[in-house]
Amino acid sequence: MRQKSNTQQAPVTGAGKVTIAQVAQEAGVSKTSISRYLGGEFDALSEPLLEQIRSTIARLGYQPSQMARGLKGGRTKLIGMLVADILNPYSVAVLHGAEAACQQYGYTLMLCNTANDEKREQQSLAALHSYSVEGLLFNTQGRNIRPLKELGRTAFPVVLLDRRIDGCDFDLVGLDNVRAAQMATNHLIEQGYTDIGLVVQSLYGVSSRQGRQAGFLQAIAAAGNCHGETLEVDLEQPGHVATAVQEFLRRRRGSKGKLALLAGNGMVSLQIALALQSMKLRFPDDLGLLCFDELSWSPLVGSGISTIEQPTYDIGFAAIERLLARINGERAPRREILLDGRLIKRGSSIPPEPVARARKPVRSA
Amino acid sequence: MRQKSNTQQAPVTGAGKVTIAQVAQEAGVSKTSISRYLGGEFDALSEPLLEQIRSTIARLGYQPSQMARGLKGGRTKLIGMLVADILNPYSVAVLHGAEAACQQYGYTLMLCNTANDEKREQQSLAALHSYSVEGLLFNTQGRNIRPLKELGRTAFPVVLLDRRIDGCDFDLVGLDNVRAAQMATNHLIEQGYTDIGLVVQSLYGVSSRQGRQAGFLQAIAAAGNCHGETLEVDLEQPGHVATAVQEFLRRRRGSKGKLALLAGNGMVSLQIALALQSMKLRFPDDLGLLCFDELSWSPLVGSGISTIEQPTYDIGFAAIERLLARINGERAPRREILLDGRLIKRGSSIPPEPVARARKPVRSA
DNA sequence: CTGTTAGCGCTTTCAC
DNA sequence: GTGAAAGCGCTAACAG
Repeated sequence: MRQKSNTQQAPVTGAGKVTIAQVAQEAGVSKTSISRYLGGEFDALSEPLLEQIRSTIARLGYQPSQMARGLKGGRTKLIGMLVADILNPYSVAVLHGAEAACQQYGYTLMLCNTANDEKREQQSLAALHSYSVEGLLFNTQGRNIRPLKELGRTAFPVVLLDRRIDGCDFDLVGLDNVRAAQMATNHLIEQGYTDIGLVVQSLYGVSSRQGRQAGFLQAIAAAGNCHGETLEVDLEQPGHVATAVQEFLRRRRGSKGKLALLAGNGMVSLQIALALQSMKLRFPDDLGLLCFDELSWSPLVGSGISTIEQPTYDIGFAAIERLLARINGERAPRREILLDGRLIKRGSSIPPEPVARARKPVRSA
Repeated sequence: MRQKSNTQQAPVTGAGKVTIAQVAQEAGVSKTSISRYLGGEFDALSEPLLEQIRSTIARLGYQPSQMARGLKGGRTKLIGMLVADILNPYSVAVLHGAEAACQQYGYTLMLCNTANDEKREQQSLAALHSYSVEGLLFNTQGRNIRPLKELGRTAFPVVLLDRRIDGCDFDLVGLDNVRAAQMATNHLIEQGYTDIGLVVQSLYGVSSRQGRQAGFLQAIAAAGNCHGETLEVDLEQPGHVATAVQEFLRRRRGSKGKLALLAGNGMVSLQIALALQSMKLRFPDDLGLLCFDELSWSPLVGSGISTIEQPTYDIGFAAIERLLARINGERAPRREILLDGRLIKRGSSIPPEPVARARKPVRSA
């Protein structure tokens, strides 16, 4: 015979706060036993007790409060994620994988967008800390390392996304930027481009951009007879990309070579595409183009934009797995997981046949 | 003289768990006073005490644990957000505004991506509940209303994004879909388009899509001599959009009118653009095009795609504000905040001058 | 104004 | 195997 009106149908959303005490009482056992059950210590309970608890929990629709659980043991099952810019498609794509992993492993994500702002970064860090997140996924500007270093000292679990941070020996998950940039550059060179401009945002303190530059320059050097230069652009400054491209074109006017641009990331790609459009320049006719980051619209513009696709979902997923390893006590030295990019060839990096230039090119078998 | 090595520099990340008890002891006051200070009850404390507390907190770098605070009063300062599809740019854009608002009001977001999956939706709901979020931002499929209704009964604060849900009287923040669709349709009609296809995903249970359809049909009807039809497409099914468009074209072949497509949202837009490209159709030459949702690449494709821009940031921000009002006890009846869209005219909806049709058009002064 | 005393819901020794 | 009791860090009556 049920007492009260406790005929609740196991509400998913646990409307009426059922507590462990009530379950214990209803089941006629101690809170401790319930707690053990929740903690998965099944072989510490007798079969009948187990069954009794199971059914009572189901009947009452009991859902333990993670807050309370976390208070004692610190296992909050919470992971904090700091994103440098939530408007950046890369960040969102990684977030996608991270969130999926969290869900799979029973964790919940607390998300903060730092909007590339130091102050907000600190505040967010503090906020996440105040909820006792068990670990942190960090994708942010490389500057203002102070608070990060502190975390490092505490051996608090942190995994860096995309960008290394000097002086912090946290795990890192991201793209193998050097290889990817080499691959990209080599592709352009193979297509006959000889004068290539790498367009990137400020290199200062951002290891991933530096890696891409390194790979780019290496590939240029290895090719021997190519010219490569880095165009550092400021996306905040309207028209800066257009100016930079224009100057690049002017500078290389003397060269007999074929010109191409390599965009350092998705946001740069967009600005380049916009700039070229406003300058009435078309690719690949006027200029070759290859962009880091595959975007939904990459196939759409002109004859399609060639890209280096990052395995963003995997990066996010792997980052969470790395973090969980640390959370679960892994003490191994710092590790970097560098995933490979994939070259997607489209029209923008395939130069048009030289219109009226005598003999047919010999196919190299 | 400081005792111990308590010379910590107010660590942002509060490495060494300082508790309220320690602060109280250090400051020589009771925990209650500290608690009052934290709660902002400043006029309940004397000036000297206030100062004493302030400095001690600063010196120790104390940061209260939200978990513990929430345990007692239920004020966890946590808001849960359920997103139907984190890969949908609309969702992310709204998330952007919501996150900003949270940060501004001292709340933290717990994010769950339901990936349009009922099971994940329920699990996420349960997870968020177990952390005692104070309220929920809900953007999801309209089906599976059961658990939602339950929440409604509890008067638990929930704000719906974009889509109404039958039988739940939650506040809603979103676009004024009817007006926006009217505006869109009227624009096409003004530009001389007479045969318009509204391309949308399944209308079933999704109020926002139904609203857009309603506005569309109204505008068509009001125009008098226009034809409008709804093309329901399934984005999961590859090539379905292309087929639908093709059939529309075939069906209207007899018509003397000018044809246009109105895309129901950003994801549909992308698929339409892709489909048209693969069918070698160009806009506005072969077909006019106007799309819901302004996307980063809207200006880029062809002569630019005309769009209806949603104030996504504002929607997210307003949704949080609505939610906070409820959280803070507002009891007013259900409210809908419908924001206006903005028409951005680009090439895709401006038909080319009829090529060789006699007399120059008279400029209307 | 300030402090004392109970808890919030759960985990965790430590006995039985 | 099982449970009683003592907290986790904080807030909220209730006194003074």
